[in-house]
Amino acid sequence: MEDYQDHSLSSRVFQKIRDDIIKGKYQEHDELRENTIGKELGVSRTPVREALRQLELEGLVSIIPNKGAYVTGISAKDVKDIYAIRSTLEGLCARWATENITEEQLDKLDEIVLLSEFHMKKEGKSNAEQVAVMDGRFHTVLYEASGSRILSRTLIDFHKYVQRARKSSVVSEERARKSIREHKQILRAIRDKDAELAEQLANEHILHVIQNLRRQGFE
Amino acid sequence: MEDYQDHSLSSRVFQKIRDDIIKGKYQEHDELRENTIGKELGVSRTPVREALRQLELEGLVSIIPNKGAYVTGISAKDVKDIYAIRSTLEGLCARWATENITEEQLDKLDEIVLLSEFHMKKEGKSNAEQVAVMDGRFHTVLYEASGSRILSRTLIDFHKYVQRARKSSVVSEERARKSIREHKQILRAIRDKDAELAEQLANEHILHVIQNLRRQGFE
DNA sequence: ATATGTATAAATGTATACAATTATACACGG
DNA sequence: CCGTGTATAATTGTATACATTTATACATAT
Repeated sequence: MEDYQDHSLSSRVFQKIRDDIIKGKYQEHDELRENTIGKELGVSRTPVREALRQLELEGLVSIIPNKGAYVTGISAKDVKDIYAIRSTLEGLCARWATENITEEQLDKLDEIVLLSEFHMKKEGKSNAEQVAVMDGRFHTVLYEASGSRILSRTLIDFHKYVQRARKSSVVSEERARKSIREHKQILRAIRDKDAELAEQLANEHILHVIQNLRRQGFE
Repeated sequence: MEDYQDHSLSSRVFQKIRDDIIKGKYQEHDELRENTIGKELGVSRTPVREALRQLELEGLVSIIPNKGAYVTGISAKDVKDIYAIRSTLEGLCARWATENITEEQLDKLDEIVLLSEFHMKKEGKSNAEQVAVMDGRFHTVLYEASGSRILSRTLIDFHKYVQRARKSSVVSEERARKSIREHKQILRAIRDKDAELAEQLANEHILHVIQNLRRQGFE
């Protein structure tokens, strides 16, 4: 089963199905049969069942008792809603991060910004992918730095959820460049211990992402 | 197994364990053994396992592979964080609800407010309980009315999460009275299609709850 | 031709059996 | 007395078997 080598069989199956949904192998309303998937991955039904049950609580799969497990659709509205929610919570997160961030975390953020700019310059085809990865990491570190496992978990969940739809959304080079600049501004505000500004910038950052989505007719 | 008569064995076990955690039968760091619980409820390990896995994603249980399932603690800080998050999201919810609410939902809210006041007057011992239930219902209807399954799910999750801690927090009669008044104000703003006001009132409503928690030395 | 009913197949739900991992008890050597 | 090592028990992880529910196919009746 490729390189899903961590943890138990169940969690490997979980990740595998998850990826297959995100990558589009399984699409909305597809039925996920325990036996079929089990045979495909060379495991019994048990770990597959557990994986499906967990995917349900993640919102990726919807289980109808005694019938089956189906891939849940994620609508454009869902994505829009998530960004609207994030546009308030990212600010809260930045504010808290300002109060709780450690030196190591600040360094890590510096490093991520640096790498982002590096990948940006390369202009390659996969650079967009790399920049997106860096964007994800930047926010993840910020989530951790908030010192709130509740807020962190919430925002990470949203991120995972949106990831599925994001494959269809192309980020323009201009937007990517601005995004990195915004990250730098947020980071600066946090360094300066200006919680108010950090909050405002982080919220605006997400609003800009929304505008970018709109620009591509995403709603 | 009492009255958990819906759905499958798994979901009944899920709800049962969930209640037992909320009611305090299982406490923080308690180990939940599959065999023990299974025998207690007269079912095999399989449904118990599934229940535990789902409880993990709900955040009530933490599973360490090959070791066991443990009741997750919910700290005072967690509760504080949730209210801080809610104090931004409830506003967003009220705003959206203003735009999407149906007549039936408005009626339902009227009814809930009415019942709240009824229970309030009774002054009984269980009235506090009833008022709390009504509070929960009021917010739940508002969540639905937002027309966003994402926001709704998020807020409901928070509510469930906090529920555990709330059993320890006593709501003063004065606060309960004010809370109902605030509900009425929010409802009025929504009826008047004043989204801005509804948002502000809903956010303040949660801030008042936080103040009330502080007053009882909750942090 | 459509609808209904029944038999069969296939899927999920649950229980049990076995494997792998971890905890516990106790002996032994320092 | 303390630490280490090993045997045993207990617990979780996975596979399989059985039960129940749902889907499919086909025959029959209207």
